[in-house]
Amino acid sequence: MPRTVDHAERRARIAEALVRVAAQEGLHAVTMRAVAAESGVSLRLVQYYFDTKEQLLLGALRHLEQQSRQRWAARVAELPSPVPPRAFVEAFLTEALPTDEQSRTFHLVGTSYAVLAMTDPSLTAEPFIANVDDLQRQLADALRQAQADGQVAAGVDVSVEAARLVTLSHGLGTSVLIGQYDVDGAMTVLRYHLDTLFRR
Amino acid sequence: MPRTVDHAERRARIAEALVRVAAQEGLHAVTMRAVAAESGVSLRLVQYYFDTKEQLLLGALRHLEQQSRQRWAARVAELPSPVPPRAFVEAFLTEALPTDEQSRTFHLVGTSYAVLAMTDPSLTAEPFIANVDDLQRQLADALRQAQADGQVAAGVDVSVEAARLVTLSHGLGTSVLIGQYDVDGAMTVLRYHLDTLFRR
DNA sequence: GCGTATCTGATACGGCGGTACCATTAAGTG
DNA sequence: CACTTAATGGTACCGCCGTATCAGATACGC
Repeated sequence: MPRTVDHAERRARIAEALVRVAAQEGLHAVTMRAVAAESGVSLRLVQYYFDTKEQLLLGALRHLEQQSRQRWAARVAELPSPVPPRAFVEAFLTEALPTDEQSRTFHLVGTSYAVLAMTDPSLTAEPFIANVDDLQRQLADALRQAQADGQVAAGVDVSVEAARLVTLSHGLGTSVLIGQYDVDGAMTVLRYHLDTLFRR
Repeated sequence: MPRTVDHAERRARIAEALVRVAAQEGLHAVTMRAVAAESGVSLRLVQYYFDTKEQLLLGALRHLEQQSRQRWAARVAELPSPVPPRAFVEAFLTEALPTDEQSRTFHLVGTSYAVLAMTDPSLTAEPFIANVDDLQRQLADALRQAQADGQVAAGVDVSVEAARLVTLSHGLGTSVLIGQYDVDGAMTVLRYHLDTLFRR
């Protein structure tokens, strides 16, 4: 059996090509031929590694999620060992904004998939929700910690606050993508929000 | 010239059919034939009233915006004559959530267009931004009024607060669309946010 | 070495989507 | 009543897309 290249790596290559196409020309422009051309392989190869287009889309989505999670994990790993709650929250907020090209791609393609999932039943929204819920839990934990440290007022509802943080950062991310705000403008709003949360 | 039906009304009919298709099957499923079938006219007619597909999409978008603005204006008109600022803000927030079918359609199709505008240069994001900016200004005005009435603390930055309101409600709207929250859950977050804003 | 299973290439097929073309009807004008 | 112009119907054309098919190559077990 001529396993010249690693199967998984090839799939990853193709998935990334799809993401690149989707980021530049939109998810509607993602065609098997376009992905093949972008990844430098033949149409047949794309067919071989992902049997159908639906599989291709799902595979690329999973790849994107995994990459995004890895990036977030790396970001968290950079924080000091007893993680300072406010720094953690700030890291999340800046990470949630499309600052660099990769982040912009994550947001744009992720949003495209989310919109697709609103009408297409073959694309379950469940993974999105699970991902967001996980982040929200992490934020709530950090806020609880901050509350114990006295940096956040005792009365606040940490889970609702976490929901506000996630929703706000996500909304600002889309606004930046649309061009309503630049990154600085969005950061201003986020810092303002943080100031109302901490040290009250 | 057999002007049997009103030109503008026919265009509106077709535009609404497009919105219906987009809301049910996604913007990618919008095809001239599908719109023709949904509006009960022939393909040729769609071609006649909107020369090209791009024109059709643009026309439907304009129609959607106008309808949305009308709905908001009607909602505002229902308020007592010296508009109570908090009621105004609350009206905005509940209106921003996809509570009924029409509102859901507005959100879903609007978001689809916004995502499309991220990659397609023929669809300028400018109208979106202008619309949002306008709402944001209205909210800022209401907040300023509330500040004068003493319902809102003097120190707060009304324009940033307005930005937070818009972003938060929009983000919650999409979350409801995705299925992460139901309308009640989203309303809980909004009320929480309102309570931190007013009567501080 | 040879067969067999894995992998890759080229190409064909059916369908659908946007657009174009041609004809026909209906209303207004002289 | 002719005649022009707006409005409408039917349908054909061409391209692209997803998928299927057929053939060839490459490496490994025996």
